[in-house]
Amino acid sequence: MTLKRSFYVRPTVEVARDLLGKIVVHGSTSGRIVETEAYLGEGDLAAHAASGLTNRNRVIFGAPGHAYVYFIYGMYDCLNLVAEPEGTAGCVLIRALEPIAGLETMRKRRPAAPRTEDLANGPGKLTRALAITLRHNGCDVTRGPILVRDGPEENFDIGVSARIGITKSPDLPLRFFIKGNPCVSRRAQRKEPIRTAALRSDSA
DNA sequence: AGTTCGATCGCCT
DNA sequence: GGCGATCGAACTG
Repeated sequence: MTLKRSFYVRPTVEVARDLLGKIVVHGSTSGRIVETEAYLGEGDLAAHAASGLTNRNRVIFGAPGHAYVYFIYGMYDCLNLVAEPEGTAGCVLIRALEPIAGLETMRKRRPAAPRTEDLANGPGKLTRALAITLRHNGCDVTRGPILVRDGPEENFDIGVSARIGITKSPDLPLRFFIKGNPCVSRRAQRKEPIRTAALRSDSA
């Protein structure tokens, strides 16, 4: 049920894609992963690991199957899962969850989100909904207190796009999401492939 | 509906 | 000292 460490000992992109549909659990709250981004090592200028080991990013270089949590904009925590063998940098940013359990608890933690699909549809929102903070940096997600479990068997279409909100390596296709899922992050909706509406507005 | 902007702080140069 | 792998409210049109 809980994903084994071997799941994470693979190329970051593979892990990012395969995490879709899996379930993140913390305490009584849990949610299904519907959007991820891969962040690589050296050569990926957008990655925190881009310029080598620092005190902040050391978990990314460590053992796979651990949580890399960072604090951003003075306000938000973001959850990543470390991939690749120990010694090689690579992690997967969890960008959005579909709430499964503990919805009332999540609502209390996120009073600004009356709709269920808005409780965890962004990297800063999902950590708040699940009460994940910098304190969890380095914790083993095969052991807890944060766990990642297999989801139910299911089929879904996977979409791919550029990553959101970065300035440095902006065009790499390293974002993965469950197509059509209403909990895919809001900022990301604008990055979806061009729709027919854009063409029709021309002739109006 | 799309864009701008303020909040707020750990980490790196 | 300044900058973010963001969010939500307040704008504009």
